[in-house]
Amino acid sequence: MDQLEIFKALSNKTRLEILQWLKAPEQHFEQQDHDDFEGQGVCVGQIQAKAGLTQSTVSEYLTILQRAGLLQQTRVGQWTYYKRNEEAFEALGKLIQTDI
Amino acid sequence: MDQLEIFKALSNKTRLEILQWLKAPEQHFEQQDHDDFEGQGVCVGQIQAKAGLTQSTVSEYLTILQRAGLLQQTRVGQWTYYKRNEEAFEALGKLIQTDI
DNA sequence: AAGATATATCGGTTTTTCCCGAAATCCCAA
DNA sequence: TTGGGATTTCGGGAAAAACCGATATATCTT
Repeated sequence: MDQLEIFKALSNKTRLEILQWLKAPEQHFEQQDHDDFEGQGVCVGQIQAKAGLTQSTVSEYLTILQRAGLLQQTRVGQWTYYKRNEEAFEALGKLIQTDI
Repeated sequence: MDQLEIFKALSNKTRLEILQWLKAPEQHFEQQDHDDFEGQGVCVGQIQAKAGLTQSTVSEYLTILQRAGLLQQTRVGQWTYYKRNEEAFEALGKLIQTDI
């Protein structure tokens, strides 16, 4: 758990918004045929459309959040799904109240 | 409580170290005549010496941490003392486990 | 095998952050 | 009231982050 990497990942407005959206995908995204919000999460394209940035930028942001351990990635066919890693947020909350 | 501002303040190695040092000033700094670690905290000069960066840089970093609400500032004579605002860390920990 | 769709990666430009030295401010003591 | 010590503020160069468009890769369909 690299604190600095985590805080850097959280130091961006769009990335914070993405984390918010992924807290309740059914409220923020339209479910499509291939989607399974609960099981897999949301695919890059849907997040990109909502973020209003280019595909390459959003893809990069999701990688940053994933490398920090805050998101989990699943590849299914041509889609890559991302969902929150709730354990990481739990751990981070505790870390702040004890270690930092 | 501006989340983004807080995370930006935490996105720097030296600033994270400063927060660590201020958790236990008596372990990290030498108490001097004018010092009152418990009451007021540690003055800029001592933090600067330990950080190994220039005075102006450290002063700026302390301001960033203070504006984010993570440090409290007290001016006494010619010295400015900084200490942690523990309530802010409590609140941030909770925020991460609920809001983010 | 070829085209379409979804995503990742690669260069590059703009903006922000890092960090410095110099100058300004603020306070104390002689 | 002048000088010295502590700190802040200011201007700027170097490094990192924010984006972008173009290209590459991977998968599905036909």
